[in-house]
Amino acid sequence: MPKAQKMTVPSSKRAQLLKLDNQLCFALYALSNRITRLYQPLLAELGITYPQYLVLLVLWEHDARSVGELGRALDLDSGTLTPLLKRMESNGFVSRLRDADDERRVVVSLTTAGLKLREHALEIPGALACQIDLPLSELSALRIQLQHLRQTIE
Amino acid sequence: MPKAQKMTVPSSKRAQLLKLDNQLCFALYALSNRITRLYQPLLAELGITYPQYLVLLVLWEHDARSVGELGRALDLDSGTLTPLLKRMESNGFVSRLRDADDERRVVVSLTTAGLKLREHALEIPGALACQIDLPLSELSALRIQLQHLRQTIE
DNA sequence: TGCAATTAAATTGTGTGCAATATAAATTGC
DNA sequence: GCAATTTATATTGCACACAATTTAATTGCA
Repeated sequence: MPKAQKMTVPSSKRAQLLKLDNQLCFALYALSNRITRLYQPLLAELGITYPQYLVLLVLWEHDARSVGELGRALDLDSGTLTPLLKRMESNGFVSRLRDADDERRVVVSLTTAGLKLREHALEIPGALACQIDLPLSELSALRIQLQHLRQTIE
Repeated sequence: MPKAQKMTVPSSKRAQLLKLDNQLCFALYALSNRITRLYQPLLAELGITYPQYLVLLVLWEHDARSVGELGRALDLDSGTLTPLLKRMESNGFVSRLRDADDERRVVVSLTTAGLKLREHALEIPGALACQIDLPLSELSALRIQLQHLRQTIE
């Protein structure tokens, strides 16, 4: 046995790790982009984008959330959310109001139109599932793995 | 047995499917964003962004690729790649030259500086792995599942 | 009470993503 | 051979993402 050395990965191994096909990050990035593109035509019918759809998913579960609460739910910052929410407001799907109890906060609420969108949106998960040829049980297992991995990174 | 009806998912079930926590797409989106943020400080030291890093991964494996070949490798279109490659060119990491055999094509090649970056980049996969507290075997299995799912969507 | 530290959003600036369109070179059909 | 089609890249316009900074409101605590 050779004497113990500093723990390093040999450079041949490190070179393997730089290959695109070995990158978990790229597998995530490419699949995420692709799935967003799958949603796009369905969401365009509703007049919303994919990140806007995510905001609606949160609000349909709990209406009247602050920008910060939305940001924590979606892991997005105010630099992304503020202009996005302003677009949703000007399109008539949400209202943005200062919280009277804490004037720093802006509370985002569904309008009637925003609530109404939910009925049409109920068709979306099914329409998406049709385009993904994998058993639902596998998709669910994959989702849980991804959620778990994200938690370990926090 | 009730008479066969049109195959539809009951609306209570559809409502479940609209919850954020049940969305595979969001699990992908949020994890992909988060991992990109993990890379950002490491890549900033090299003077590149995450998508630029992906371009370099391709070129380090096969130098001198056309814009179209890069786009197929990374699943990105010319609207994304053209300005990104121009930034990489002006930062001195790649050259962009019309292919003499086919004047429609633009061949992207590594400069000396672009090739040199690879040495520093060899440290990156290891640095990332340290921030993700999961066995490499699991990460590898996850990557393969994601690659497979992307193929089924093509 | 008073004011420094913290918190919540907004703003600024840069860099993606992508649909739609434009431009130009190569290929195909006749 | 050459017009019509196809292919490769670029451009335009819009909507994210996010780091860094700014502004304003609240909290903590001496």
